[in-house]
Amino acid sequence: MGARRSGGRPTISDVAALAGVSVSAVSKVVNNKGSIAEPTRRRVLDAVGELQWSPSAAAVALRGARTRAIGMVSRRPPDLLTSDPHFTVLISGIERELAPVDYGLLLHIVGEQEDAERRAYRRLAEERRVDGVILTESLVSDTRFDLLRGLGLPAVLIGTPWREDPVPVVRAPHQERGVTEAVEHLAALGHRRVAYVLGPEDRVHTGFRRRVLEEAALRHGLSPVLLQVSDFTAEAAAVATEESLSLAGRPTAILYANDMMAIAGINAARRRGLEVPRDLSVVGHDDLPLGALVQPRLTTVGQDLVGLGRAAALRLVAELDGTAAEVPAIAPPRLVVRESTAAPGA
Amino acid sequence: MGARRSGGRPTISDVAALAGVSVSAVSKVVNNKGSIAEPTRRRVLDAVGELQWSPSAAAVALRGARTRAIGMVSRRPPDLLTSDPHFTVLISGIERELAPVDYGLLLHIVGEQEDAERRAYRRLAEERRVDGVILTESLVSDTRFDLLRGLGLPAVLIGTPWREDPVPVVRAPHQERGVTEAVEHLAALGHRRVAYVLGPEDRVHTGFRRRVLEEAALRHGLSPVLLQVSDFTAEAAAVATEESLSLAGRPTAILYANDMMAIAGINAARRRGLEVPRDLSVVGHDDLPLGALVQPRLTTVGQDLVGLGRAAALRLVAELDGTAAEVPAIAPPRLVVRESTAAPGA
DNA sequence: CGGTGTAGGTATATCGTTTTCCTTCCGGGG
DNA sequence: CCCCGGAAGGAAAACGATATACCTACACCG
Repeated sequence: MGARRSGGRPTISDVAALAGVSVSAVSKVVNNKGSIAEPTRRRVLDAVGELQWSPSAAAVALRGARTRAIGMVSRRPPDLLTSDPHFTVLISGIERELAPVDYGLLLHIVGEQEDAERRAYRRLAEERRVDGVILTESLVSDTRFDLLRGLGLPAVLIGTPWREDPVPVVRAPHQERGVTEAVEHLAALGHRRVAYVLGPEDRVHTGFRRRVLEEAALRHGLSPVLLQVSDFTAEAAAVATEESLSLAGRPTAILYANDMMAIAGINAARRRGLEVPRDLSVVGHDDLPLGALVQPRLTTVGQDLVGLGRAAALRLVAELDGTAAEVPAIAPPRLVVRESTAAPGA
Repeated sequence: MGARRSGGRPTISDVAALAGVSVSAVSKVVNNKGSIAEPTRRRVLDAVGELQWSPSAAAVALRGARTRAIGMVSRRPPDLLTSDPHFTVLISGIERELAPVDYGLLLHIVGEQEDAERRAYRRLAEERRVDGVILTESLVSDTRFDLLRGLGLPAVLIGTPWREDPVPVVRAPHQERGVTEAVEHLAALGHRRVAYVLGPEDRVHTGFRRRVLEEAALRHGLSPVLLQVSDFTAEAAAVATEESLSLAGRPTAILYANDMMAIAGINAARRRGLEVPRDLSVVGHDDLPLGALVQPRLTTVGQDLVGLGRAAALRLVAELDGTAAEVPAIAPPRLVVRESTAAPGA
């Protein structure tokens, strides 16, 4: 008691005064550096407890040490965030690991212009707001890796990079398995003409899935796969569906790049008088909780998004703290069969 | 050129040196304080541009000034985040306003224990990580207001506070309109027994909606409303639905506290062999994009979540920057009639 | 017995800004 | 001619924590 200024929060000097030692002693105790005798240590720790002191993030950051925050910059238009929960699920996984180790997550949603994104990263780095970033939505010819290297900002990518791993990457094992299983499933049901509504072409995973799909289709003797490219919106998915269905020799099954698109597709089919799965089989992607609730319950390629988020967070924190990462296993993508697929013309 | 240390990012002294003035002059120029002659001002600004200098967030924060970040703490279990997009939509609205004024959003998702939440707010404030916070999920006997006042952390609440406005509040005008319209709609269709699957009782809005609902029911001569209380999960909604439907004199319509619950309810009804809307009318709440995609398309009480998020962000930023807030109008809740409601026994 | 560790601390420079005085300089009123 | 006041800008003290350099005992060793 005593010397402490009444006003704001306690500082390290208040702690030192209360414990009857110097501020350096306090610093050493709380950071486990130098050597401090046990009784002194105790007194300091008691004082810390009594004053409820915690170091000022600003001061620590200024001193050049860690900020204990990691950043994420998203370039989607804000309203797309709301319709595709993919991103949210990822964040949920990330937070699950960040919270216990007292890291914060600083979110920046910028418009679609690339330079806004670059500015965001630059500020994050230069103003030392975060210690590192997590990257998602890997793009073909993604320029973020170079930018971040230039800024000296550690990063982890969730997904597949467009070229040799420029930063640590977390991704599920057996990437191809989910889509492959979906094709097998459809082939086994007796489908021959299958369409795929892909996401935007600049996504690395779009190309990846296309290849996997083509190979699997070939292997199972499916007739040439129809490909439609669109953005991630429900509207685009509906349009692509309409187009597929009005083709001569229309497909009896369609795979979609995510669950929301699949649901939009089911609706589009319905508007044309087609019943799912009777007249058309539909397969989604991601296995969001939602898929189990709609009618018909959605057959979909499950992805361990939470696991990916967790792994990315752990990986990054380990790198920042210089500890070894023990990353939990990420489940490989698997087909979840529900009710939106059936034998054609059944 | 010249005096600048080659290493890291430029500091204010580098700028000063380049412009041939003192650091204080630079500070004054960039913050529009003191008085600096026009030619000097120019030189400084040029130097800033040339060096691409921006002030270190850490140093500014340490100095006691702003951090240019606002915080949000959510106490939901991380996986609930993923199933109910409500929160995400709000965030999207918030970011829409934050991004243009270069504020960041620091997210903390803590477990369900109350003390974890308190710790999170405390750290946010004491470590000066954020300048203010946005509160959602207003609870009965919410202790956060006192906590935040104690911490001196500015806050804005989205929703209705449990007692006299303790902090600035943003909420939609004509709060009661949506639910009232829903009841009117059902009454007009000829429904007499209507159930409501409420959210948790500790939510302020649960009580509010209950009152509005009872009044409206009374006004339209509906028979006593059946109330079921549950948490926000799809499972809980399914269970509540089952219970309602197995009552003697089962309801012909059910209102739900949110869209995901409504969809789960539709499914539960279906499992009992009831068709929506033929055998049961269902009304959701929030009008998430999803509702327009499911089958049957969901009749729901629309809420301007994005508007609420935007308004909250603007309000808080205005308060922090000491400027006047020109908050855009928030749309009142309105009933959106789609296909999940119909006359009973039709 | 002098030298040399070493445990246990303390004093202090430093990080990059902002802000509060100061110091000049210059014009004008008395 | 003297003094006053405002404009323009500089010097230096914070802000809070950390790391380094630096003391002081005391023990141990040859």
